Amino acid sequence: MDKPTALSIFESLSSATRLDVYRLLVKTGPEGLVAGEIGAALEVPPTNLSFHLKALAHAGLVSVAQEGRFQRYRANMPLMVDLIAYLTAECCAGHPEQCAGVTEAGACVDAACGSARAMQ
Amino acid sequence: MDKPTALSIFESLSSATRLDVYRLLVKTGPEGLVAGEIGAALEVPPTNLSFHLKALAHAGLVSVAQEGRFQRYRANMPLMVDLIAYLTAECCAGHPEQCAGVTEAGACVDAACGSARAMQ
DNA sequence: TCAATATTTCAAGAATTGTTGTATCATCCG
DNA sequence: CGGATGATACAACAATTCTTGAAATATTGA
Repeated sequence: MDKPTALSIFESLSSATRLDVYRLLVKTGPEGLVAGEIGAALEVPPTNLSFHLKALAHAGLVSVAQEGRFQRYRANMPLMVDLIAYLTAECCAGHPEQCAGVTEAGACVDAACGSARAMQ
Repeated sequence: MDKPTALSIFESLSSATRLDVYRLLVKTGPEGLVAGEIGAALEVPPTNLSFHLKALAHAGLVSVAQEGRFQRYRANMPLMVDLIAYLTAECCAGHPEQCAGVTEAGACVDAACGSARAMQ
């Protein structure tokens, strides 16, 4: 993860429409949704949805797979994981002695990933 | 964490300047930095920096403490942790059986929080 | 008190991003 | 083949955000 990548992820999710799309795809899981289903669920016009899906795909937050004349989109969860690693890595790595006040970050282990880990 | 809060976090970090500021503060740790130090480190003019710091503070990503005529800023790490929990919670919580393809998310445990947890 | 310093507020213009309609491309099905 | 459908590309306009300079506020130290 480098800075431009992190920036493009944040830019992608800084729009209400795109955040809705991403969350819908996260919620849907590995089966994903085709563009039309997303548009119907969120009531976004096709042209506009295509614009936002393109941005999400370009940032790598979603993947696209063609199915006949449909385009199926899926959330790319590992990228979000990488993003967090990128943001938190410098803190404790460089100056561990300064991190006393931010150790609550350990909570992410269970809050964010607990259920996923339990399945492995 | 609700949607408007998540959105405001992403909006805050979708600017290169603000991402730089936030990362600098994360790196600096609990002691934080006063506005002038941030501006000097990143070469951002005071007026512009103030604009971006206000946005970060409004989103809750940084806290401010007045010290005489200085304003000391610190990164709010726990909020980032909450954000991840918000984004990943729906996936595995609602339909655990669909999460087979995204279990790599468990990696965040060690990648992002390993060093912080080791200190507790 | 007075000048200097640290930071913020405000207003204006510049730059970027979001939205919409029309046109286009590719695929499916009769 | 040819019409219908799903989705995207392009262009124009609207809306938002960013940047900058001048002015204001508050604090410090001589």
